[in-house]
Amino acid sequence: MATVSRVLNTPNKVTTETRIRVEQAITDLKFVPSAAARAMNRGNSGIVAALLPTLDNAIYARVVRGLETRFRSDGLSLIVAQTGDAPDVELTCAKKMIAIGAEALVVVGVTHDPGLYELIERTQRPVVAVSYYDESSEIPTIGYDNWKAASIAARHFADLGHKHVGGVHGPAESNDRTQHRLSALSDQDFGITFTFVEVTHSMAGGFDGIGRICERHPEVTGALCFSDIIAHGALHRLNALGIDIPGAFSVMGIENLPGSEFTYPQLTSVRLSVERMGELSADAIISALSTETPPAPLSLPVELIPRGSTAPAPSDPAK
Amino acid sequence: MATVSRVLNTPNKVTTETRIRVEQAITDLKFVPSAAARAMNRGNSGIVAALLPTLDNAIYARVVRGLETRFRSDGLSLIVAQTGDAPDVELTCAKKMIAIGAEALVVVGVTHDPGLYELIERTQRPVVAVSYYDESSEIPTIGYDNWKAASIAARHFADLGHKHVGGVHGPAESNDRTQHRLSALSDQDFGITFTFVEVTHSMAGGFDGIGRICERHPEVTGALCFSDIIAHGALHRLNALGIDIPGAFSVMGIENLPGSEFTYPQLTSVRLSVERMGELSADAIISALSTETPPAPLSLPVELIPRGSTAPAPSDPAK
DNA sequence: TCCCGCGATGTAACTGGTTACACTGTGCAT
DNA sequence: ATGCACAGTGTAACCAGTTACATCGCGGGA
Repeated sequence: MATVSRVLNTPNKVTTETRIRVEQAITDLKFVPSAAARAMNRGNSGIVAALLPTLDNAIYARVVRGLETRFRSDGLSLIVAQTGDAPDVELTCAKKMIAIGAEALVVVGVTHDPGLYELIERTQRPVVAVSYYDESSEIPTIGYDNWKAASIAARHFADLGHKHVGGVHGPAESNDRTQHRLSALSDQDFGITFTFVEVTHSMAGGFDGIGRICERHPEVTGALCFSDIIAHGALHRLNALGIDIPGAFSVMGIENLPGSEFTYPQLTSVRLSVERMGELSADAIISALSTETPPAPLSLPVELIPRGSTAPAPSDPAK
Repeated sequence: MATVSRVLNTPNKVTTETRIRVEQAITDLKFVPSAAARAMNRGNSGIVAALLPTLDNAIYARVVRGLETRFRSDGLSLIVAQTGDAPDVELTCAKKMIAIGAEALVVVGVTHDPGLYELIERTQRPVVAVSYYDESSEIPTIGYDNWKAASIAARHFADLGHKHVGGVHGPAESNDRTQHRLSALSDQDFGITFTFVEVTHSMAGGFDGIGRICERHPEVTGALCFSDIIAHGALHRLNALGIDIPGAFSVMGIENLPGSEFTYPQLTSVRLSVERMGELSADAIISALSTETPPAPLSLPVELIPRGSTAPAPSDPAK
């Protein structure tokens, strides 16, 4: 038994002959070591959990990609759960993840069930909140400043002389990222009148939202879509309506999806280094697990990526 | 100790008074039960692993969505790993997943390292291969018939009178799904001359691929994109080039992404029910785990979804 | 009043690896 | 030739729960 363990873990401490004998026995008996037993005396499971609203949204798929890549190279594995942006579901998932042996947690944003904060406090697991940056938050955040991202986008429209802009955003309830972006637009004076519509976070949402805006608000000369995928839907709809982008109507997104460079016209967006966020979060958790100190908050840059879908507001608002 | 265990697992076997006392102690001492110890005598970890080429690709993100949703409602958790379509990486990941305690595996396609087949045989874990259907495969497949999907798409072009069609596909190496689709087009006679270009699986790929085809093969009147995201890129490029879709050029995809209903023009595609595939795979694994019998192969329907991006070939091939 | 039965709780064996420790045997130095 | 160090292997304790079994105390029936 001890020798078997040695063969599997420290093969150089065993004679070649006995090692071969043991390996033969292992294959003959189809011996599969119990992960639970190993985890038990090692004291660590090597599992980290990510609690995400959904995987439908490319942004979270990209985060997972970044997380998993980094964790894998460090020998950790990633468990994913979808919470649907529902704090109670998230709490339930978090409890299960910890019951399963998750050593650390990745959550999205800082709006959570109070029970989640208690759970984190009680179990003393390192936690990182992504997609949000607030250095004063109770749990360390590694993300971009949503307020700033929205501000940059609004400033871009203002600089181009737009006075009436549509804001097409995803569900705001229980979503502090969206709320933060919304407040950036209402709290500041950009010299722009915003018309907001809430849609599903999808191309369908953008398609639908832009349609509603164009129909009811002919004075609007541009659409600030809170995410690129919504902007993609908007672009398609406007193309279908035969509206000249950016001549007659400007569109921009926030996120800068890799595909946004290949739309027609190419989409102006605000870059949110999402994969990098995933990687940095993974790094932060890895170091938190080894040093036993909580991760440090980290702010990622947000940057305007001007492309062909935005232009100065048409001088004559004759639609 | 035993009483603590009872409080946590069978609270009704304990007096209310002692239960409250124990619960108080648990919170006071910040007691967190060891997942490993529990897993050890329970004998099961409640973890299933999914080995996917990447999460960048919406199709796998959708599969994960389907899997996770179903597993969660059954108390199982999903570990994900990205293999980059590299069989050796996949094998390494699979070993680690099993070492971590994965009770079952979900893989993509049937082209794997021989070592993976050995591992599966040796460890006797239920396995399902998705995105592929071949009832004679060594491991049970739950997926769509890629050959048929490509054939339906080609038949659609043939029915519309196209004689020269571009085939824009993702990487074919180590990707039996792409290979299967390619062979469907070369093995049968649709009365169509295909011009294939291999691109990255992305909007950029479609954008680039369609550009190369239009430049070098002016006789081509349509593009069969092997996945919708590639088709989206192609649509944008053709819109940018001012080419009339579907009047002068037809485009279709395979997958039928939710967003494909909202492109301009709306994308003709072949529906592959990907979420359903994820759910059914999860169901199959759940039942395999409880009945101890290997999952049964399952073929999912593929169906032409004709929309606005395809039309009869222009009578005069004057580009 | 005594005994039986039952529910609540404590005890200890068990899960399956890991590893400290004990033990055996070989090779080298004295 | 004897002693010692050291490499290789076996033994047993240990990780932290679960659960079968033993024990205890109480209430009801004879």
